[in-house]
Amino acid sequence: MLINIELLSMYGGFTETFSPSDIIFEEGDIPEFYYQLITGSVKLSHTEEGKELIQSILNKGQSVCELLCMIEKPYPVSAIAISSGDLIKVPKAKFLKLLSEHHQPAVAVRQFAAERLYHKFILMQNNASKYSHVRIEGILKYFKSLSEDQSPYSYELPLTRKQLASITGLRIETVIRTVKKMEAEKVLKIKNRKIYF
DNA sequence: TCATTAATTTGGC
DNA sequence: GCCAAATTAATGA
Repeated sequence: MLINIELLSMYGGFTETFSPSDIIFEEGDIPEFYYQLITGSVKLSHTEEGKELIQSILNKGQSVCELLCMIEKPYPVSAIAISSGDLIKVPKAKFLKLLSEHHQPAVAVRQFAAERLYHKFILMQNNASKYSHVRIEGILKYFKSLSEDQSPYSYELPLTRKQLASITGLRIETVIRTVKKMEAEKVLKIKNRKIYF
């Protein structure tokens, strides 16, 4: 847990449950709450002309767009549940008060944000590569960095090939063919269509 | 459960 | 790399 649940409750936090494809917030909404996942996972995505661009996936214990609580800007992405689970919501003002009154959570939030930003930089560099396998491996590393288990082949990529294609800017067919090559090179494994890295 | 839709995969150009 | 067609999986009534 990024921040202790009891502490969040003391600052007006309350829990809500969600089911797959439930919308937590939508692109353009004004942030009013700090969200922290208790269980389940959520994707942050932007949709343009029917094409989905997934920016990030958040798992249990992590916060969702916490930085947007600190500036006056609408959400640049939507948050949509990809599993069932529950989360805790804290009104924005109370959340900021919590951070100013408690040192440890403030540090944790900063570290979490820094970590995410770091991986985002690397992701963008890989994605600029002209080699399809570099782009795909970059995504794999990025998504795996968002999860807990870091041992090889243990991470099941929660993306369809179509989503992988839209994130990397590659064609679906290219993704399929490149992923197969990468399997032959033992970079990843495929078990009934799922990618393990 | 069945019907419909979406995703995946292959092959031709 | 692009497009079309066949196969398979996911979704919802």
